Amino acid sequence: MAKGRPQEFNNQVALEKAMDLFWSQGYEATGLRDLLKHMGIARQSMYNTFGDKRSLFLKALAHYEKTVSRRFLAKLDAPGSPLENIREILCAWSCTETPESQRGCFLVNTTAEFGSQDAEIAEILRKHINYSLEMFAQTLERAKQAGEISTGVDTLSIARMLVNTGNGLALLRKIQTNQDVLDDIVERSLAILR
Amino acid sequence: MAKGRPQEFNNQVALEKAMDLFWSQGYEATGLRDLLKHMGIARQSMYNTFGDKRSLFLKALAHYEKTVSRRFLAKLDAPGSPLENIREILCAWSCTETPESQRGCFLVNTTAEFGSQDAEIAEILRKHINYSLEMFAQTLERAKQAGEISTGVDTLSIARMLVNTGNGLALLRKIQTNQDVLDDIVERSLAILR
DNA sequence: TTAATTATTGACCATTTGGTCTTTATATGC
DNA sequence: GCATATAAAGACCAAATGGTCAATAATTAA
Repeated sequence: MAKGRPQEFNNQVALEKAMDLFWSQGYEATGLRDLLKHMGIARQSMYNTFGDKRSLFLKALAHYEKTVSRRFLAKLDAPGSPLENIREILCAWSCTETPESQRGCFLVNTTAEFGSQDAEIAEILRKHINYSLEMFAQTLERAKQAGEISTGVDTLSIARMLVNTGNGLALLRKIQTNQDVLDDIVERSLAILR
Repeated sequence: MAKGRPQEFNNQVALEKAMDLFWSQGYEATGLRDLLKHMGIARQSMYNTFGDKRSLFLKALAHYEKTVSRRFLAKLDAPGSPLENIREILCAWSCTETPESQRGCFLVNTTAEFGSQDAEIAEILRKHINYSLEMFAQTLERAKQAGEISTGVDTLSIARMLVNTGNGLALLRKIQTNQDVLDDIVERSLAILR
């Protein structure tokens, strides 16, 4: 059994609260006091459990990558039409309906805020891009086998283009609330597969 | 003649220095002391001339939009092949050669940092997107007339796609240093016009 | 020369920043 | 009970933040 006073909060729940705020506001704009209030824990508890502000951010970003973003991309593996799965992912990225959509994608926001300045942050960003590319490329391969797209298609190349389009959508969604414009970009991007 | 002690610095030069720093670091990460040191002016001079930090940022962003970004898009109007002009713009956006490329596009970075939170900032961002769309659409129209692309092409729709691709490239360039990957995205995006 | 006006300089300010330290509370093992 | 160990709570801290103020310098109009 664990000795000492038991921890009163759940690590993952607290981390997700932190993720929410960093996602909405970015690293620099988020103060420690705001953060702790939203996490519902005391200052010392944060330092005991997560290290410091930067470590917390790193863990929040990694958590987003693993749960929110990867879990989302898993839809590509859903049974049924691979091409339709790709369309659904792109449509979700272009969706402005939810008020949530205003905050965009945490990974995209962080790319803009940090770029390659912080090595550990940049590694998470690069790994995720590579993961996204693989997922898209694999899905396109399955679309080939299913006869949905021509066998002549360069899947890696198309994957790059679609992921880049997705990143653009995650950005554009933050200031462009006209759903039609975003949908048009999705359709136009998918049109190259026909 | 102007009364009082003459100003010792040039407004535009100082503004451009401020623009440089905001462009590289973003709004929140840039402190007033850093800013003033880079601008080479005293604190009070900044407050006299530009208002406050936010006003200075607004002016720096507007200056970037007007000079850097619009001047760059003007290349679309260059004599010669409209399609080739478009390719040159996209290639420049995807260029990782200069060390400068690490800071990406000031407008894209600001979209990620502020989104629609600040009405005045958002207006600059939206206006510039619309300007870019118009420029691309017009250039595509000229490409049509020159017989470079099919007359059936929906120029506005393609313009949206290409601008979105450009935004994606400005982001990706901050963490992806492999030039081939970015070039591939450019070629793949242009391929839809063939 | 003097008054008026504007710019520069840097001291100054309250507030906020990320981070530490001390105290108290709550658990386990003996 | 008592020693030990860990967590929680909040006082505390130096440094940095954006912003103001007062003193001085440089110019023009009279």
